[in-house]
Amino acid sequence: MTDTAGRLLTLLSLLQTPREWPGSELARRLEVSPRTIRRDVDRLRELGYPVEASMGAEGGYRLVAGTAMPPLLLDDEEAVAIAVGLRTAARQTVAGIEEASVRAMAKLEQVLPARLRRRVGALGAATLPVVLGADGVTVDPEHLTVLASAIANRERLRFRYSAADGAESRRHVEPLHLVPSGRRWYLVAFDPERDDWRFFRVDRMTALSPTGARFAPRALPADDPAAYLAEHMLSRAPTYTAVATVRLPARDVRARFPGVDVEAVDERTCVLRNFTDTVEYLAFHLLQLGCEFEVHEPPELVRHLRELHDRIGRAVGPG
Amino acid sequence: MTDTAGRLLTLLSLLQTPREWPGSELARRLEVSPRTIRRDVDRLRELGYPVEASMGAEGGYRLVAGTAMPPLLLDDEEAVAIAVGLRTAARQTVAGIEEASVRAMAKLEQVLPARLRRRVGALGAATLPVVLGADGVTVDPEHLTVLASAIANRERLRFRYSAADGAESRRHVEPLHLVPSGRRWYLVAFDPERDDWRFFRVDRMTALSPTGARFAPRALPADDPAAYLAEHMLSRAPTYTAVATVRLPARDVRARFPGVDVEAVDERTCVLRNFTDTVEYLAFHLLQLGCEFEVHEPPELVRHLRELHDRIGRAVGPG
DNA sequence: ACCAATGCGGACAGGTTCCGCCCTCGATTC
DNA sequence: GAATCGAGGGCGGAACCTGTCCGCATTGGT
Repeated sequence: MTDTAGRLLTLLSLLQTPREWPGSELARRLEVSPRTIRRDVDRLRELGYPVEASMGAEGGYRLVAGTAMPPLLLDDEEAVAIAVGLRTAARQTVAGIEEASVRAMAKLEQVLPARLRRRVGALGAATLPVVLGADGVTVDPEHLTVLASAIANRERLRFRYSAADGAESRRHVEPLHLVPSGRRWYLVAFDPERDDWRFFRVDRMTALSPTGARFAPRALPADDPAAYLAEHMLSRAPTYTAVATVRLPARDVRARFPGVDVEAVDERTCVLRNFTDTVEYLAFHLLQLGCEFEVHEPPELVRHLRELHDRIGRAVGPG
Repeated sequence: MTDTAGRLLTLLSLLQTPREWPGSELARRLEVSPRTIRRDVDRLRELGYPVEASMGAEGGYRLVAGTAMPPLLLDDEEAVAIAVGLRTAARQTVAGIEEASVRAMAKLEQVLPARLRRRVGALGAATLPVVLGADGVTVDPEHLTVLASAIANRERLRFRYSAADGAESRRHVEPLHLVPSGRRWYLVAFDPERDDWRFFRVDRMTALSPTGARFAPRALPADDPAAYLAEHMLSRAPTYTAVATVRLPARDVRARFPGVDVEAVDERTCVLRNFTDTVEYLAFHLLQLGCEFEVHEPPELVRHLRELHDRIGRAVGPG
């Protein structure tokens, strides 16, 4: 049995290579008869993984897209590449798939062999984080996976927390949800010592340690954790909407910034409305266009650009 | 058999969730007796996937890191998250794992169900590419996967190419290698019409289509494709080394830019040597530090910063 | 037009394996 | 101490797997 099942997995991994495999070669590799290979292929098809076969000489088998994801069989390097990719993606927080990213990271971390984990750590450290926030704080992807595990496993969690006012405290809570908000992450947890629900900014948590003790999850006094968070946050990060005139055809701007509100003024000019939580990010986008522009809103952005202007002036000296 | 193998896969997918599963629940879910679950767990262990069990009440099974990667069983959202992560990572070209990233992308794309592919496409488009090159060209991740497949499958490839001098041509080549070089990608291929090896910049290729026709791979007249490319490139993209003095402790700079050569001058100042292929990238890094700095080299960077200075000045008007 | 290489699938026989049901033992938590 | 959970041995009957036949369809090259 371990024989057959193992062989099926090996077969899947071979067929996932983007090439065609003749049955004879598969038989040689797996050390069974070609007839068994045909049967194995049938089995895979029965399991819902569509194996396509091309007839004739030069024919062979290969796995194609079906209706469900087959198990991914990765070699070491591919696994590292995926882990690094998820980390960088988690740092930038691609809208709409934050939770899924973290789940995938947690899943991968759980089974990633130690030697690969070291490589991921090294590569992740060597990668420049694109920090565009005023505070320059980024969430540690490692923390996210620890939190996701604790939540899924219903384990109590200890950590140290530095509140916004600088007060340090030790906490021992029952974590329930991880909520992304802009480029930040919040943990929604019940704090038994204070007998109430609390929110914690993940980047302010340190010395995380799941205690291993289980708890029965309590019901949140709201349906949607994100809505509950929004409702109870005393101070939310301010957001800005930039309004700027850009000397570039609207079409070009749309192509480079999908998702940004662009309104054409004439053939070569358009008005751009962008929305984010840091002026640094907005300034970066405008500069990145590489064309003349004019900022109307908000005053914070104008101030930030002036500061950049002056700083560059001091950096390169008088022209 | 499909029964047993399928059950093993389901079991693996359950155990990959970051939580513990009591055997009784697994038995209920998989509709077999607890004894069979124990045997299945043994089988997984025999296959090299370390399943850990905690004894006693509240006990259960869970998959832990072993020496080899187990097959990853992803739900739809996780698969999308990984695909998006790989795309963004491929665009930024994390040093050392470029090929592995592309391989993983090709593997995933090959089996990604159509409905998920659409979601990946939509999300990928909505994600702002961090374009920091002078030309603003980024490689289309889709192209990379097509090329990787064609290479692995030894399929001939048709495409249109815009050479550096602007000349358009149609090509029909035998692709052999994909070589990353800085943030660019090159295809090393044999061109039968010209009876010689050629290099193509991937971002200049359009209308890619694998023809399906096979070819017997020829031997490259060199051991290392990357070395061969470097040797034969007539015009390589120029690279720059920035030398700048930064008003920030060396320790802080190192923490934020691992991999960059930083030399402390005094407690609050350091000299930074950074190396890239575009001045835009260098300028961005320096500005991102958010502190006073002074640029010594190269003149191109100084020129670029002056231009930024003037452009910002025109954008926000006189202070 | 023919041949070679490939995939497809039925039948059969022998050996293997799997599954559920018993049982006991050890560890852990309440 | 009781309850819960994992570990593992043994048994019998049923199911399954594998290899070896076989003939057939499809494709590409000579």
